[in-house]
Amino acid sequence: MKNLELSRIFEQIARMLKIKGENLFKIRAYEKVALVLENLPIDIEIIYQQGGLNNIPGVGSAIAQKIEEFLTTGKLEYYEKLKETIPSGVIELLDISEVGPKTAKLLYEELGVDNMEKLENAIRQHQIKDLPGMGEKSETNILRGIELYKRRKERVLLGTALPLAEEIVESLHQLKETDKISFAGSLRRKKETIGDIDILITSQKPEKIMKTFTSLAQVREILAEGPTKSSVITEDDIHVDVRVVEPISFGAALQYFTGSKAHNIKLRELAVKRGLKINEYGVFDSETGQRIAGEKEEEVYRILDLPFIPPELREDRGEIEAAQENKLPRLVEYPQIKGDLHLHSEWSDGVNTIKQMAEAAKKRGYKYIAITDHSQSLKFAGGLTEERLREQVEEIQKLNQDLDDFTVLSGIEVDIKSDGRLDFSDEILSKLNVVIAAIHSGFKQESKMITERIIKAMQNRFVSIIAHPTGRLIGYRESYQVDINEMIKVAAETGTILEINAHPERLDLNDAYCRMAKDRGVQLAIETDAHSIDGLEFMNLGVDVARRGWLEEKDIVNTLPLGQLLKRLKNK
DNA sequence: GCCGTTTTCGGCCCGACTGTTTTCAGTCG
Repeated sequence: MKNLELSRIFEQIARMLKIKGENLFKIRAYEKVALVLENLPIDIEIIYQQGGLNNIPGVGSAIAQKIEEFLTTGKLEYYEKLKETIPSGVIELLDISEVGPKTAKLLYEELGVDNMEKLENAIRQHQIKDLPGMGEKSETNILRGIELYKRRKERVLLGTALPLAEEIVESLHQLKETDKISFAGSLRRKKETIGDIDILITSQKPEKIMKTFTSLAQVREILAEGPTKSSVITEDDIHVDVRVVEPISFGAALQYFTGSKAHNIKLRELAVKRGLKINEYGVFDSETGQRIAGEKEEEVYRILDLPFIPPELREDRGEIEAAQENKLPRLVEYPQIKGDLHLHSEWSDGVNTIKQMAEAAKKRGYKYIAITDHSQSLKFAGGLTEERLREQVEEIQKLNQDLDDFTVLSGIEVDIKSDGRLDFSDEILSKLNVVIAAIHSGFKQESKMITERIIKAMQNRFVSIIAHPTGRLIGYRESYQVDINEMIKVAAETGTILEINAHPERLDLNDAYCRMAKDRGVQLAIETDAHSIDGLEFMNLGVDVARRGWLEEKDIVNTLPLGQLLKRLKNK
């Protein structure tokens, strides 16, 4: 799938055009198409083959031609030419806060600065302050920007940021000076990785709020502290902003700071057509300037005749159009989850007993779990032999007799070996309630081979679920080269369920692929792959991914009551 | 470069802050 690759190229083109001082709207056109492609739930090559490039919003004749050129030749002449005129180091300068396109251009043309190191040297030698429009302050600010850039880690995992944000919100919520409080931004949209944490508050005494915030135990460094906005860096290098807003503007501010940018732009375009103006303070009549809404977030949408759009959908992936037609999905919710179907125990590489896992799951309100330990080939993970697996099935049967209103299902996470064979015979697989197949080796195989392995597994009538279907580890390991379109197609044909692995580093399938799967009638299972009772708690992250993927209760098999679930697993 | 129940040409989302300026350009979210 070339969607992301093309998105990056158009993003780079936009950045280069900025430095060249090109027409701002032309730049915006490239930025927009980069965003659209990043979020496109369909393979661009398929759209191209069907002649539908021009139906993609933001794609006109010029960009359609460029997409075609790239897809057919693997190259884009326009992009290559641009790269010759601007060194890549100059483009990277834009990643420094305080340095925008104008400054980057100035630095490059006047001082020959074409990378971060040269910029640092130029500042140390005080060459910057004499440039037009620059001064002493500019030097210290850019230097600080460079330091922040160096320290800035990759984006933070949702699973890391979410608990931290909840802690901070809880601490501030306890103050009697706090009225309303909520986090916003990509965290509220539950993106799989987060840039920084944004928190919004209403209060009569902002000073007290800010004082408490900047003195929290988690804070390592204060970047700014004012009455309406404070910024800190936490001990684990996460950037947190707190803003205090007027109660009358809280809803508008929440809407505004939750984004995404693309969603907000589209919303404001709608507003303009109705003679309205939306900003972070409220919704106003463009003519009279009169305030029409802003206290509640729902109002902002209602004014535009839209139902409330859940934050997880606000990516301009068609949610506004769906809202206009009253066709928003009823997103799956955590309480609808009735069990976890991918769990490990001490029988393989888990740390808890089956009984402990069952009790912890019951406490969470589940009705069932499946124990799916590793199979024999995975020696390093204590994979079960056929004999051990039979013993485990017996133990689970006994355990079930002692459990009240709760059922443990027997299962296996059977390894798909490098040659595509499964690690157990059909004979033993047929004895289990839940067979999950997964790849744990041969990650680097070429696309055709690894895709065929997975397809072969899906064609086995005893395999119900494919675990972590793309194998990626966010920030550590790319997906294996599986042909996602082919995988989803065969999943639909064979009735195989695809997993949303809820582990914070996996979140696999991701949101976009979930939606592709749903659109082609494939069902999913949200599973934690927990190796201990603590691991069960990641279920909510999996639900977040499902929601971002537009999934509803009916799309998720582990929302089914036990009887129906067992039927579904058998009916392949 | 895209787009159209005001338009195939002339628009294109909004506001705050900062630092360098004598009225505003650049950057950011």
